[in-house]
Amino acid sequence: MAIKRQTATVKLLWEQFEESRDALSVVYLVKHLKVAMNKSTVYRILDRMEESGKLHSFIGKNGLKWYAKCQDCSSENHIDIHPHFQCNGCGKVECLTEEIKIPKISKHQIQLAQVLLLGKCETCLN
Amino acid sequence: MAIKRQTATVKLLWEQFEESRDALSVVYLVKHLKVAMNKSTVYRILDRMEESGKLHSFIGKNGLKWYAKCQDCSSENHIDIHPHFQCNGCGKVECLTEEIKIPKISKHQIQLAQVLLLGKCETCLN
DNA sequence: GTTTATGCAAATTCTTTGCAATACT
DNA sequence: AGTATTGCAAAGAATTTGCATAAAC
Repeated sequence: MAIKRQTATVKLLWEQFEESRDALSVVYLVKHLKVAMNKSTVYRILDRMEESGKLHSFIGKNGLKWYAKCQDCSSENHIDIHPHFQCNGCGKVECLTEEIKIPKISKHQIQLAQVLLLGKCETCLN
Repeated sequence: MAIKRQTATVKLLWEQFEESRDALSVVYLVKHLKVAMNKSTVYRILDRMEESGKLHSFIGKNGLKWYAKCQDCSSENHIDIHPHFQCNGCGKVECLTEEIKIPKISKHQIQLAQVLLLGKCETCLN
């Protein structure tokens, strides 16, 4: 179900995504939010924001789910072909803007492509 | 730790990967093997095969971990830039041979790229 | 005979669900 | 008032770990 009511928790969570270009996980959010928030609630709100087309999600390196603000996506047409970067050192996840070309795969009908680049971020390189 | 002893379980598991081009998950293996096998054992053997450079792993659509036989990888230099395909219908995962071009990302040092294509396989299309 | 590998049970981690209480509009 | 949303506790699912036993070399 999509977002229908602007509750305090919905507003607070949305601010987190507006404030950073990084992707955020439920685990990160419940740990770092100033206001204590129930984890089930966070799971449900992020799901609804995704359904509403305000966030997109993807799976990071240890199977953890990450959400990020959609920059250039409309709710009908998600452009999820931009790559995501995750640092092998600190685990931080970032949306990149570079375009990825997906080759035509003969036998299958492709609906979505997820590209995850793993490496070291600037901070962890030093 | 890498594989050191050729036990019966190690041989049986390796056969599974030799017999199919598809990627396999622990969940799938413990459910479908003819011989009952402890799941912790399977987790540990697949980990060791990966360390030995015989398998590579990646995360599928629901955060589930998949393993597949390395075709053109050497143990020092994994070519994991080939895409993986997962069917949104039946969940089946396949290694594709098409090459993917990864764009240069200015600020980060990229060590590995994972490309997951989601769609419908031939069977599930009909 | 040493060392690696296995099986079992329990613990961890992430995510989902049921249901009664609460807050929007 | 009526319905969406929340909190809590419990359930699920995948993966990891500790430890005693068994199997490989």
